[in-house]
Amino acid sequence: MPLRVYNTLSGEKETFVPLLPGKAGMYVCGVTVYDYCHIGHARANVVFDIIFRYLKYAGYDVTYVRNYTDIDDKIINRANQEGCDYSVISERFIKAFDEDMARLGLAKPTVEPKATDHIGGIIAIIEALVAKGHAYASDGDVYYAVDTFPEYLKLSGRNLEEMQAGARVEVGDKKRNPMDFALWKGSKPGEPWWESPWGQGRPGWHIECSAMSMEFLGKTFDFHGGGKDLIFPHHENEIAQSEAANGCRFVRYWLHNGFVNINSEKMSKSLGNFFTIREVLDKFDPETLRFFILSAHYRSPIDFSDQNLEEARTGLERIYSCLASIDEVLNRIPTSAELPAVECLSAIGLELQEKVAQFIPRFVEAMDDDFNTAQALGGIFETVRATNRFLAESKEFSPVALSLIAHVQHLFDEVGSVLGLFTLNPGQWLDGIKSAKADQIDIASDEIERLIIERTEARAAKNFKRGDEIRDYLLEKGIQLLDSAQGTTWNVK
RNA sequence: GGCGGCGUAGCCAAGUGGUAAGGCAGAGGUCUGCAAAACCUCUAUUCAGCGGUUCAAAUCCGCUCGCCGCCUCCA
Repeated sequence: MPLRVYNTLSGEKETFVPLLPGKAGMYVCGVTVYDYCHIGHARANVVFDIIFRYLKYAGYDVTYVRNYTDIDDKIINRANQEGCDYSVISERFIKAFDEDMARLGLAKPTVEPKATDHIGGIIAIIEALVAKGHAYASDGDVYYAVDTFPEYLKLSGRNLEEMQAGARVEVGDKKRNPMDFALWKGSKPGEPWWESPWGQGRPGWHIECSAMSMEFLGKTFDFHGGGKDLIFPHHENEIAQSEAANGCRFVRYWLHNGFVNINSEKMSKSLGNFFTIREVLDKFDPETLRFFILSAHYRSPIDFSDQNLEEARTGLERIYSCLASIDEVLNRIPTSAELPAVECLSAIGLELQEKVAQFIPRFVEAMDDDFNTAQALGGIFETVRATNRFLAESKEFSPVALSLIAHVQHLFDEVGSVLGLFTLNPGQWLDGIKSAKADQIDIASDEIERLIIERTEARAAKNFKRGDEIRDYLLEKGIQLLDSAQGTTWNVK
């Protein structure tokens, strides 16, 4: 089965045929660095991180470019507010972005260019557009003349006349057509500037992505991604710039992720209903957030709430608990031990073996279908259940059984490396969750341990009344006891 | 107003022509001194509603209702 991706340009799923066999070029619009990132940014970046990883997993030699837009009105505004140079702001939030992405466990893109390092390339494209009559200088600014590009709005499927009729577009005196957009803006006093054929100024929004993608991926490349809200005007304008300047197709497959909603409404700066990645990571661990994001298809909207995050965590705990059980068995039984010579599996063992055999094909099938991570997770859970079942019924483990569960462990590592999940030691991850929850409990862990010992002694003396008193007391405090043959452990409910 | 998307069990969520994955929550059972965890069983004759195409539709078409997004900075 070949990889199929939904292309915003055609509105259909298309089979991915790389421009160059065995290679894939991918450009994703990064952030304008003027503030901390919110969960919407987390989703976009996690989604494309997984697409990047999956393309590599599928055998492509991937060049992944994710830019920083480090010059922009919003950055300048913030610098003015704080009375500092614009670069103080951009550097601060580039650092913050890098920290956030590292905490989320994102793989580093191949290149992470900054707009301000590509002013030369930006000016070259604008000059080409002016020379070809697609752009015009006007009082220190340079604008793109949208009516010179007949295919304008082909990505968003809009109609130029109707949009102009909408009249919500600001008409600047400097523009010939209200829909024209700035390629270059003359600088006002006190603003950062670069020399250009049109005087001192700075690039408009949109042009930096045309310049940086061309620099690292060429005039035509495979994938271009971003949030749905970038379709218009940002990506539409990139197409107009790049295709008019280069005279060839810009992007072959356009990918757009859906929004993160709060109560079914888009999370956004202007609505003020956003949570920063940092705030969320104070309450939930990074893999829980990732798991939550992957539990829905990347193009669907996803509703963010504490309850949904908690549910995601419960689901992830189920998987990690299974992996911890596997570890426990594999660590308990040394390979040198004398093992039962049973060389055939029970019915449940055969069922697990079947799940194991189908595991990767099913994972690949789901991911090949427009990166359907939700479906992929379904297959993972089915394997978890089969594994739990097998572990529950097995009193002793034959070499065949041990190799089967070791195989499960290996498979989870394999898909985990694509999804960015299960990357931690299961026991450690579960301990981390436990201690994070324990912080919200008003009882110290050494007190819990003391009571467990007292209860164990009481139970050994058949004093179940005292034992149950302790258990109920702890339960009231939110502590759940788990008795097993190896002793009693505890969990925060 | 224009364009686009969505509506699947109590909740989250796959499924885009062949007879409803998975997770959470809930009920019963096995296990247990009793519990918890784990495991087993059950929980949508039906996919917003109404028509149509088809041997066959949650999936295609039309209409209606509801929700959301873009059209202005936005992941």
